[in-house]
Amino acid sequence: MIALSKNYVPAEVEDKWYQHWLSKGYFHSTPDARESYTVVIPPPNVTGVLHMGHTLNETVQDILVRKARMSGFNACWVPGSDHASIATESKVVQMLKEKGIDKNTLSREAFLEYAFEWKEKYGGIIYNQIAKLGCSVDWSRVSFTMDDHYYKAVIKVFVDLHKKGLIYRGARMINWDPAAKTALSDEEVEHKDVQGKLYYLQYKLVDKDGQSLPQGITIATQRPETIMGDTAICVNPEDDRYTQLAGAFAVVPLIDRRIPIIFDTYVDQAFGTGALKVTPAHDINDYNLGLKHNLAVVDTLNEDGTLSAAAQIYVGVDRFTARKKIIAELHEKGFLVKEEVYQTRVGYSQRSGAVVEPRISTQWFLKMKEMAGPALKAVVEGDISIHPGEKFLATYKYWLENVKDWCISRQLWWGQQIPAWYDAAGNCYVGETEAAARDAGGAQLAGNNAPLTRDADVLDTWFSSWLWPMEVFNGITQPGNAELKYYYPTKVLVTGQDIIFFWVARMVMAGMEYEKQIPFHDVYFTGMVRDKQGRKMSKSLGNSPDLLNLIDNYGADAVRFGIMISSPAGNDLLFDESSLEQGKFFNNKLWNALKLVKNWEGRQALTQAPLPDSFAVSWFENRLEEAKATLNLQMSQFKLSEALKTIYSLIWDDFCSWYLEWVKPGFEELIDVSVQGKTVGFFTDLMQLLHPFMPFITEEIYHLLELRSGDLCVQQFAPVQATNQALLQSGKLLKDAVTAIRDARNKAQLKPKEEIELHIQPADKDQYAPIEWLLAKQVNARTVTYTTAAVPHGIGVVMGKDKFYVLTDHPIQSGNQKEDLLKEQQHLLGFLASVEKKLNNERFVQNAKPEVIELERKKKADAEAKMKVIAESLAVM
RNA sequence: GGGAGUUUAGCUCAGUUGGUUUAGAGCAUCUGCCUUACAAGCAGAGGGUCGGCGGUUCGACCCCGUCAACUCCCACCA
Repeated sequence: MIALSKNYVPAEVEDKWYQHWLSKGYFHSTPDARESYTVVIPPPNVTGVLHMGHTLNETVQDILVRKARMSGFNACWVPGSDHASIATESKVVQMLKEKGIDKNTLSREAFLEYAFEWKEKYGGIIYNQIAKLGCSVDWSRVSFTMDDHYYKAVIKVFVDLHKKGLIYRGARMINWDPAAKTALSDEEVEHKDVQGKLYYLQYKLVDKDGQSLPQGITIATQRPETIMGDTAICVNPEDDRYTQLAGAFAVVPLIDRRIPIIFDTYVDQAFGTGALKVTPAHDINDYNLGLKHNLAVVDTLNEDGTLSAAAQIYVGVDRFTARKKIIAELHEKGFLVKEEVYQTRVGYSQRSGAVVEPRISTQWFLKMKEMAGPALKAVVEGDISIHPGEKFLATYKYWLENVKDWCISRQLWWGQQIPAWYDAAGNCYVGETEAAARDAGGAQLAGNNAPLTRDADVLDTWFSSWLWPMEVFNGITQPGNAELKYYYPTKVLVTGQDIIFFWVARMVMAGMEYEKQIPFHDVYFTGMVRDKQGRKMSKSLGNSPDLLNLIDNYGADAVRFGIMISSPAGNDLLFDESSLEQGKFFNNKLWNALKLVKNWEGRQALTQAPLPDSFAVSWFENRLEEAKATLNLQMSQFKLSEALKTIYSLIWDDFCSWYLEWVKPGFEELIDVSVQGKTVGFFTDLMQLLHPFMPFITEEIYHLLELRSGDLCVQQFAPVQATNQALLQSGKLLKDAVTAIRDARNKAQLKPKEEIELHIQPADKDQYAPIEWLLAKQVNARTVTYTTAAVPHGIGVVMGKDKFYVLTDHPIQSGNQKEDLLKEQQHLLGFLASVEKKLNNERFVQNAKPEVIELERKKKADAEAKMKVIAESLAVM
C-alpha cells in the first residue's frame, strides 16, 4: 500500500499528469468517425500574460472540451495567439525607445525583425500559463495570426472583398490616435465622461468690405486650440439675434482670419450662445456642415497631436499645452468672455489611452451593411445561441442594424501589409502580389514597367482574427479541405462580452461570407473579472493577481474551482482569493476521503448478506444517478457554476458526510468486501464527474484508488440510470432523523461519546426498518425501540408526524425544548391558517387544478397531524 | 439622449411554463466538539415582510404598470 501524504500537494501531481496526457496524445485530434467538438481559443495577445479574465475563459473552455472528450466526441481545442497589431507594436516601440532607438530611424524590415524577436521572447508565456492551468488544447495546432498561411489568408480575403466592391479607399473623417499615430475603428475608441470646460469667445465682426461692425459675436467651444481651423461661424437662420448678420464676416482671434457667417438649422439656438464655430478639420459635425456649405478645411494638427504650420501660432506645441496657452492669450487680449464647467464625453484610444482626434484621412474601409445581413439573420433565426439568453441578443442586433463602414487600415508596420500598389500617378492596384496587382491594372499599366509602390499600411488586427475559426484549419487558403469540413463550424465560442462587436459579430460575417455557414453554434459570454470591491482588474490598481503565483499557492485545480464556483454565465465575477482557498480545502477533502477508503484495503471481511450497510450502498447508487442527471442538464444549459456546485455538494455532503460515515467501520473493525468494492466504484464515478472541472487531482485519485491501465482523462461516461424514488425518500428520512436527534442531543449538551436509548413513535413503522441500524449508528444509540405512547423522562423530538424520545444515563439540561415546540406550533398555526384560507375560498376550489387542491388538502392533513404530535408533547411536559 | 440588464439572508448568487409545506445554496456568523480520513475538519443553529408602490389572479419572488437605486452598451449637439 502506498503511504499517502497528510495533505494533498498539487505541485507533485499536476506537472506529472499534464506530461502524461501529452505523451499519450489525448489532446491531439485528427478527423475520424466520431462527431467533432471543436473549440477555437480566443487568441490572447501574443506578448501578453494571461489575466484573470483569460483564466476564466480558458477554464470554461477546458471544462466543455474535457466533458465532450469524455462523452464520445472527437474534441479538438485549437490554441493560439493574436499578433495584436497596435498593442504589440506600441510595446515594441516602447522597448526600442528604452534602448535609445527611435522607430522612425529604422527601416520597416529592421523594425519587424525586432518585433518578431520580441514575439519569440514573450510569446511563450501565455502558452506556459495555459498548460499550467491544465488546458487540454491540441498543441500540434498552435496558430498565430501572422503565420505564413494565415498572412496569406488575410491578404486573399482583402483582395477578394476588394474585387467584390466591398473594400474601398477614400478620404473620410476617422478616429486618429496621436500617440500611436494611426487610424482607429469606431470600436477602438472608448468614450469616458470627463469634466471639461466650455469657453465663450468673442469674435469681431466685419462687413464684406472689411469695415468693423460695432458688435461682435460670441461662440462657445470646448476646444479653443482649434479656432485657427475655423472656416465659418454658423447660426440658426431663425435666430432673430443673428439674422442681420447675413453677408457679414467674423474675424478669428489671434490670427485675424476672416471667415463667413453661415446659416443652418443644424445649430441649436438654445445651446451656448446659439452661435457655433465651424472647424471642419477637427469635428465630424463641422466636417459635414463644411461639406454642405462648401467650406475650406484647415487642418491645424500634425499626426502626433501638435499644432501644424496651418495653425500659424504655437506651431509644434502639443494640443493640450496649446489649449492652456491659447486660453491665457485669449483672456489677456479680451476675447475670453467667460468659461463654465461642462460635463462632456471624450474618446480615448483603447490601446494607447490617448485622446482620439477626429481627422480627415485617406484610409481603407470595408462596407458593413452588406456583411451585416447574413450575420444578423444567423443569430436572429437562432442558428447561433447566445448564453446567457437574450441579454446580448439586443446589443448584437442593434449594432448590426446600425453598423457603419469599418476602417481597416492602420499606420503601423506590425501586421498584414495591405496588398495595394500605386503607380507614379497615384493610381491604385490591388492584388495578392505585385504581379497580380499589375495584372489587375490591365490596360492602364500596359507598357508601364516603372516600379509600383506598395501601400505602407497594415490591416486592423480584427481583420485577421475574424477569420480565426476557418483559417486555423486553413479554410481560407485551402477552401473546402477535409479538416475544415470536419471541424467547422465549431461547437462553442467562449469569450468576453466586451468583444462582441470587435470579434464575435465579425467572425459570423466572415463565416457567412466564406463558408456560407455560422462559425459556431453557441456563444458563451463570460462576465468581467473584478476585484472584491467590484473594481476592474488593472495594472495600475495592482489588483490583478499573477496566475502562476496563484497556481503555486493553491494548485491549478483550486484556481479552476475558485474561479468557476462563483461565475454564472455572463455575470461579472468578483474575484476573491477565499474562493480559491475553498477549492484548496476541497482538494484536501478529496484527499482525506481517499486516505479513508485506501485504509480499508487489507481490512475486508467476507460478504454476509443481508448487510446493514446495504441500504447505504443502494441509496448512494441512486443518489449518484440522480445527481448525474441534474449535472447533464446543467451542463447542457451552460450552467457550469451550478454544475460544479452540484458535484461539490454531492461529494462533500452526500458522499463524505453521509455515505462514508454510514459505511465506515468502527475502530479496528473490518469492512465488508462488497461494500469496499462499491465504494471504490462510487469514488471513481465521482472523480469522473469532477474531472472536467478539476482534472489533476481527479486523475491522481483515479489511479490511486485502483491500479488501472487507462486514464480518467479519456474515460467515457456511462449512460445515466433511472433512480428509485422510494429509496431516495428513505435516505432523506434517515438524514432528517439523524439531524433532528443530533440537534436534540446538542441542545441537551450531550457529548458525542455519550450513548442514548432511542425510542421512535412513528407514523409508519415500516419506513424505519431499512434505516434503523444506520440511524442508531449516527446518533450513537445503543438501542432502538418503537413505541406508541410518550416515553417518560425522555427528550422529545418532533419531526413531521414522527416523534423520537431520547433517553440517557447522563444528567441532561432540559434546555428550551418547550420553547422550541411552542415556536414550531406557532409556525404551524400560521401555515395552517394560510392553507385553510385557500381551501375555504370557493373560487380557489372552483378554479385551481385538481392536483393543486389535492396537495393543499394533504398539506392541511399533514400540518394537523404535526399539530397533534406537538400538542401531545406539550401535554406531557 | 436612446437601449439593455440587475435589485432575494451580512457577502456572492439559485429559484426551471404563477400553486411541494408563509423562500434555497455556498461563504461569513454563533454554539458545541482535537470523535483513529479530514480543525484546510466534524455536529448543530440563527439569519430574508424576495428594492418601493399599484394592478392582474382563487393564488405573485415569478405576469403587467410605475417609481427608485446600481451596472453596462450605444449616440456627432458645439
